[in-house]
Amino acid sequence: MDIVFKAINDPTRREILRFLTHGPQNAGMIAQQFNMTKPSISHHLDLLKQAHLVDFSKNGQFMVYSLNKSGFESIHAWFQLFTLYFELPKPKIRL
Amino acid sequence: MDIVFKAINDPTRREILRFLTHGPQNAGMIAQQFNMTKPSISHHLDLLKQAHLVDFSKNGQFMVYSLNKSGFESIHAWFQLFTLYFELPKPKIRL
DNA sequence: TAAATAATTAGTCAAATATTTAAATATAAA
DNA sequence: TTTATATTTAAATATTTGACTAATTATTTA
Repeated sequence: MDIVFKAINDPTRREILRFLTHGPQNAGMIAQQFNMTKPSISHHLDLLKQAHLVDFSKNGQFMVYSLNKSGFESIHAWFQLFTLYFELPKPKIRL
Repeated sequence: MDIVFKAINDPTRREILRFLTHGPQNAGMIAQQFNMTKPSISHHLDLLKQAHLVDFSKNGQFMVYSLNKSGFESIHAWFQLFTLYFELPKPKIRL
């Protein structure tokens, strides 16, 4: 669980996630979007993988990354508690 | 925006938020829930404040903390992008 | 007003994190 | 099979973070 929050804490990783909403991309294309070395991006992708926020498959020499629903579902599950809190009807005062 | 993700990255801060779903509490009561010094908790509360995840008001010598909807709304706004992505109908293959 | 209570601010330090360069691995193309 | 390309792993470094103790501020009570 902790790993998901850690993963989305970094602005570069959030940008990677946003970029992947345009569809699956290989590591090189992702790295190209950022002013950062490939090893750095590789490390960020690894963390996103650990958090199950991205998935990957190998296509020849290319690693293709895509969004993975399951990481997002764990964020949603956590968030639910607060959604309920704020949606809870406030106690009415009897006039 | 970054500050919200930073705030929810720490497990102690997430526990504080969860504790506050039981209703507003003063700083001492919050600190009491954790195996940690008051200054540490005070620091965590400060960060949650900055992220607009909690609100506070002074009641005599007590600081009363409560959940603040607006911080949660910014998380929700970010999350929305991915909700849309996963809900998007997948392109159908014509038979 | 003096002492006690509630909480924060300041300063310090160890642990965790993000980035870089260099080396290694795997696949593809010549 | 040699060379080039795509990507990851490893090692080193700088920065950020979280926790503590000590000192400070604000409020209440004796």
